[in-house]
Amino acid sequence: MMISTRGRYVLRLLLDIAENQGEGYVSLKDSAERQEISKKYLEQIVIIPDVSKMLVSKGGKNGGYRLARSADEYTVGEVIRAAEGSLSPVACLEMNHSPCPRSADCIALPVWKGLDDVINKYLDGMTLQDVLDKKPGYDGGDNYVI
Amino acid sequence: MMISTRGRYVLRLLLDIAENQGEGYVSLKDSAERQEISKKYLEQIVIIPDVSKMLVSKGGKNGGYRLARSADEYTVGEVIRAAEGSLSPVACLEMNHSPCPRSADCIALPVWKGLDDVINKYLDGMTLQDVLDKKPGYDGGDNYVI
DNA sequence: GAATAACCTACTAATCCTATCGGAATTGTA
DNA sequence: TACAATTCCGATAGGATTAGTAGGTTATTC
Repeated sequence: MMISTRGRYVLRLLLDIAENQGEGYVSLKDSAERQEISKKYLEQIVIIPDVSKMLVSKGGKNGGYRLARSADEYTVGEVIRAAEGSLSPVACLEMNHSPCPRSADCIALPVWKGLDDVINKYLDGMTLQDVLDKKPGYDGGDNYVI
Repeated sequence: MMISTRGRYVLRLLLDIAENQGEGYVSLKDSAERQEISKKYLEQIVIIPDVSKMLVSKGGKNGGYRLARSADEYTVGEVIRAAEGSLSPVACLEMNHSPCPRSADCIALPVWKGLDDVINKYLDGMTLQDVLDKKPGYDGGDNYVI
């Protein structure tokens, strides 16, 4: 499993904020209740640096979060990457991974590179707005019909 | 990261066996040396039930493993699934996972289903023989050229 | 019968996941 | 000014998983 609760929750959170922000802010308390996610855990996810950059926060009464940009300016891929750090399906493709000495003649490596490519193309090919609009195509095109 | 060393090693092992079996058997000792993987760890991977079904073993001198079928009869997807148990990118799509009560109105679910579909289509669209032949297309088509 | 190899059981250090807990700082309202 | 709601921050923790290591037993073959 590549995408943990951090990635799943952050996507649901941002979609929830997008749906509910209107002209104001959405509190984690409200989002947590609607999405049935621990508010305390969401607090922890939201302060991940790359995640917090995608949001504008405001403390105090009527405070909360809203999207820094509009929903069609975030791809699903960038949202999940922000929370997870990496979407690589294998360790040897991760940024921080020490370069594998066998990579030059590793016969399996192109398989992983291709997989990585397919995953990123899929997730970066859809925006938050597409998901909110339930645009077809974001599940491969066959299963979901508007 | 979705595919751990179990999945990565088992793919390399089966490719190594396919390349070296000829008319005989390939010992784990030889594979482990060629692939620079701990033999003891490979022993443990090879006894995973679904993995061992893909191989024929023979003890004693000149013993080892060979593929139960020919290399073009195994998709990469089925090999990795055998070692990993599941290729689901998220927990809520896994077989053994208790059904999520929110699945009916989870706005994110189609995203995961589509991702799962894309991943499985890619990995099941290529056989061990394709990888040995370095057929193009198994990395998305753009990066690898024969 | 000696060597080779698969087979089996147990253990472990490190890391990650999925939170929980308690409080401090900030902001708007009565 | 007091209060309530909210973000912000740091610590802790049980459980699972990962990636092996270690040591021994059994079966087969030359």
